[in-house]
Amino acid sequence: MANFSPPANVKAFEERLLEVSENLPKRLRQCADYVAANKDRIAVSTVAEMAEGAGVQPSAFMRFCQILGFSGFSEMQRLFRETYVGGWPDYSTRLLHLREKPEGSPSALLGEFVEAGRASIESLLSTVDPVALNEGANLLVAAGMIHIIGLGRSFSVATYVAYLFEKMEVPAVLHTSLGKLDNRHAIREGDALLAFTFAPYSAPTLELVEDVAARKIPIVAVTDSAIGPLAKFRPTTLLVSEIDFGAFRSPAATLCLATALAVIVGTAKSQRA
Amino acid sequence: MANFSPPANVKAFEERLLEVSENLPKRLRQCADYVAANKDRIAVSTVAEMAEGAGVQPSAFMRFCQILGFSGFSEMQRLFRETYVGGWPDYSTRLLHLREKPEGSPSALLGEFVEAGRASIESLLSTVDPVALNEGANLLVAAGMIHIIGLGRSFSVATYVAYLFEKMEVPAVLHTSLGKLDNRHAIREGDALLAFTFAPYSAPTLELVEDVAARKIPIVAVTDSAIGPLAKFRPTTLLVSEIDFGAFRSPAATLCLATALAVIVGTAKSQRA
DNA sequence: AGCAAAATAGAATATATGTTCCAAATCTGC
DNA sequence: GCAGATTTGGAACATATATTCTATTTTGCT
Repeated sequence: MANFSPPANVKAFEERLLEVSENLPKRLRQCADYVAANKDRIAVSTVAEMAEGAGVQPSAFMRFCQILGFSGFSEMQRLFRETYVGGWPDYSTRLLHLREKPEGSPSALLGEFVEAGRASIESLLSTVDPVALNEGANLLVAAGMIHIIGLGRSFSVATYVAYLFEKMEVPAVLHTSLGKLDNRHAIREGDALLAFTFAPYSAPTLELVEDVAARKIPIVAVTDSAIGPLAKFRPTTLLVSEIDFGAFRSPAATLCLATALAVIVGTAKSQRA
Repeated sequence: MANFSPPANVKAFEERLLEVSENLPKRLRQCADYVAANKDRIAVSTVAEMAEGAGVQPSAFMRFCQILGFSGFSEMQRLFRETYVGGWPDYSTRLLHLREKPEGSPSALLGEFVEAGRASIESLLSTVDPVALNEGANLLVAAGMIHIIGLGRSFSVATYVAYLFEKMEVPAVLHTSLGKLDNRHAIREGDALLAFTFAPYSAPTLELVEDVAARKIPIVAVTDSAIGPLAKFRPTTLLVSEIDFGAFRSPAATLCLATALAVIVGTAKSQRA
């Protein structure tokens, strides 16, 4: 009856839909029309809802799915749910895969990190709120001096941002707690703080943020959770979710975001001058 | 126990999440964290999937929904299903979209960096020689102490590798030339040097490599050219080509490679012990 | 118009999924 | 270190949802 291989992606799905919809009986054509106009609903609706939308019985919609090559509605829905959540479909299973054979060849391991990095970076586009990015950039552009903090895992990102600002001649200092000195009094009115912190959030960073927040100095936070310990200070928040690989994650996405932010600020500053 | 009016929109949901997440027991906090980082999944996942993602039992996730003010998961899911119909994070089209937007808008710029980062990372698989990766890893595993150097643009990567080695309890030191001190005599027989350097190659790094090479200490180099200034010392070379965007590049790919290398070495060392 | 084939509606059934409950484990204040 | 309160895991239960089946209607053909 139906073609036996179900479409593997949305593109194939659309082709099949087009190909099939030429000569279809009345009710099934209604299904095709409704689906074509409401592809985005497939992921979040039940058969009953789709059928009602198309003005047919659930059973008719069912047959429609089968004609498209799926075993049923569930299989069709799975396709859309997976593409909806984007680049990282069941990453946890792959992770398990590695745990089972920790002696994977080095290049296989590299491959895993490549995959994790790629997915993390792509997810930036959905986790970073464009409005917040804009706002954060403006705060930093307006600042007399940008103070950068990031310790532990975030230290490398902080150093890179400091490097970029220096190259672009943007006044910025990197706060390290080298020698347990925190130069919190170097942060003055008119400055801004750019903080990087991820779980487990390092205490000195949190303390500095708290201190600075109390003085009403603007804070831009790059972090991994909207409800993390920074949240109560209501900073401008840029969210990153790094995909971990085993216990490890490379801060590739964070770095990517940080670079973009630095360049945005740098070019804006130079245009103001 | 729970607030009785369920959040009516995503904004209210986020506020409630924040408000509630202050003092939450362990499992419920896991739920909060996972939800905060994966709001988009709520619409298309089952409780079981969400619970697994958060690393808790379905029943725990259930209670979490109720604490948020919903009658259960279904009611919470309904909120997201209704609001997310239409929005579709199809990354490739979204990227195109960003490109079309007026140039220089912050999120367009982020889009560019995302694209550059993704491409750089993917290219790793072809630029990094698996044999060299293996060899490099072996050299570092065999070393008594790993000395890490990377200055300027490479400093952030060097710090991250140092961080990872420390976490994995692998003996390693980061050479910073802080205060113009180069601790070259700390590098002794049986040790190895891991050097990161990219054009323009910083002088102190080259000097250190030269000194170390003369003493026949093994060197693993992560760099951008097989014929760069390091080539004459015949180190084990791992090649990275970062795609630049304008005058800027994020070292996302280098970081990815460095992380993979560190993890390979770390796991191999722990298995030997 | 009359017959065979295809299509459909609706009920019946199977399955997946959400939800609740309670005993066991853990935490907290004394 | 104990008693009470809180939190948790897992199984039992309820419900929603997908899927199939069959009698009935519609369609297409001669």
